[in-house]
Amino acid sequence: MKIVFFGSDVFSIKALEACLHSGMELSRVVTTPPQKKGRGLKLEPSEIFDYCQAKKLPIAEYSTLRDARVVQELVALRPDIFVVASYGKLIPASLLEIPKYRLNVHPSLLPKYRGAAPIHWPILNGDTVTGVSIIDIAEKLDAGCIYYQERIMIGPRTDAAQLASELARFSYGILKKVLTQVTEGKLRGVPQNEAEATLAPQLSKQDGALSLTTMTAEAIDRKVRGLQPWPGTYCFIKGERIALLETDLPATATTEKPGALLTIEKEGGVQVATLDGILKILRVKPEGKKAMTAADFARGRHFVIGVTL
RNA sequence: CGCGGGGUAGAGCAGUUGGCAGCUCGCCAGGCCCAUAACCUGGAGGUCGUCGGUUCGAAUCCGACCCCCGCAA
Repeated sequence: MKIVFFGSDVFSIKALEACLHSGMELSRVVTTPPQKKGRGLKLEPSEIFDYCQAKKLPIAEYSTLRDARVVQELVALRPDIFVVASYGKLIPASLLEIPKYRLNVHPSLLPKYRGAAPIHWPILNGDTVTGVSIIDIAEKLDAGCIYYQERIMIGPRTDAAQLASELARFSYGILKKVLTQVTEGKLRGVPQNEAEATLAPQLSKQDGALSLTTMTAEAIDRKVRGLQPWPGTYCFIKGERIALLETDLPATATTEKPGALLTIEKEGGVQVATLDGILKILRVKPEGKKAMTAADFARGRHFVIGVTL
C-alpha cells in the first residue's frame, strides 16, 4: 500500500510517524511552501518540512493543488491512501478520486467542531471531553463518514497548546489502528449525524479581547486557556496592552468591585476581582516585553492592593 | 530594506537643563513575636548590552554593532 501524506504543522508530525510505522510505503509528503513570518517576515519552512529534511523523506511543497502538473504528479505515484493531518488547505475534489482511501485526522469528536479550530473551541466552551476522529474526506468540509473515533478528557487546567500536543500524541495510535484496518480490509465508516454538526470557526486576534470588569472569572480563564498559543488574549491595564498567559480560578469569593487588585502573592500570582468572583493571574506579557509573573508585573508598575486595574 | 518596543543589582521597574546609580520584591544577618509568608533594624549584590565619539565629566548626547520581545500570519 502506498501513502501520500498531506500536512504542514507540528500536529501533523505524529500522524506522519504513524504512517512511517505502519509498514506501508510513503510515496510522498505534501506540504505548503515556506510562509513569510516572524520578525522581519523571514521565510520559514513548515515544521513538517524540517522533519522530512532530517529524515530524508520525499517531500514536495505545493503552493496550490489546483494545478494540472501537481495532479499529474500525484496520479503518477499511484497512491492507495491519502492521509491528511492539519494540511491547512482544502484538497480539491478532483484529487479525492485518486486514491482508494482518504483519511483525515481531525482533532475533535465529529460531527462536533467541524472547521479550522477544533482544538480551541471545546476549551472555550468549557467542554470536558474531546477526541480524535479519522474520517473520509468528502467535498463538504469535515463531513465525510467516520471510520474511527476515540475520546480524551480535557483537564480543568489544560490549555489549547497542551491539548494540541496531547491530541497529536493520541492521534498516532488511532491512525495506526485505522491503517491496520485498511491493511486487513476491515475499514468501515458510518455517516456523520448532520443534525448534531457544529462549527469551530477560525480564530482571530479579536477573539482574544478580555475585560476584567465585564467578564466572569471563568469566562476569562477559558479564553486564556483556549487561545494559547495563538491568537492569545489581551486586556488593557492602565492603558497598557497586556497579554494574559496563565490564569487560575481560586475557590474563594470576594465582594470587591470588578477590577480591584486583591492580593499580590509571594509565589507570583495576583488575585483580581472580576464580574463574579476572583481570578488569579499567574503570568502575563506586557506589549513589547517578555513574559513575566503577574506579581513582577504588578510590582514593576508599583500597583498597590485595592487599585482598580 | 514590512511596522514597533526594549537591554540599569537575582526579578520587575524609575532615572533629561549631562554632575555621588535609585524604588519595590527577593537574598543574607540580627530583632520583635506563642508563631509567621507580617513588622522593625542593618547588610551584600551594578563592567548601566558592546565598541567607539563629543565632554572637565555620559545610564543620560552622537554613531556603529550584538541580543531580547511585540505586531503582522
